[in-house]
Amino acid sequence: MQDFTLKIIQTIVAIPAGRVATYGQIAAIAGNHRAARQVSRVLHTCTSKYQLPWHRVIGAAGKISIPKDHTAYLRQKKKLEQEGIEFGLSDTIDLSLYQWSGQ
DNA sequence: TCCTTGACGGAGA
DNA sequence: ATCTCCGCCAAGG
Repeated sequence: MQDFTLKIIQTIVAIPAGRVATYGQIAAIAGNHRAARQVSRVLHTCTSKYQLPWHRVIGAAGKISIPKDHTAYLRQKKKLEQEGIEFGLSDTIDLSLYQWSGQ
């Protein structure tokens, strides 16, 4: 595995409960602000192996990045609500309220 | 092996 | 507000 991929994993693991982080933010902390796409790949393939808090990663627009017709969409929303995160209209999360400060 | 495809995002137009 | 165009790089075909 690439060193960068490992950093992405470590960054995701560091996200505290009750907070969320965006793909771009994670990529930036891991060292490459342009690798947001790589973050999605890591989540897609390494979640089970590394027990990542995948549900705390959302898009820059403050919305869940999973198609609504996918069952995981609801699972993610519920997990976040259980941690105290509230959803506004059109299932949008207010980043100014819940975004992780980083490090 | 080459090509396409993403749970993405920022900069332009 | 909407729409391309790229960067990044591991999988799957």
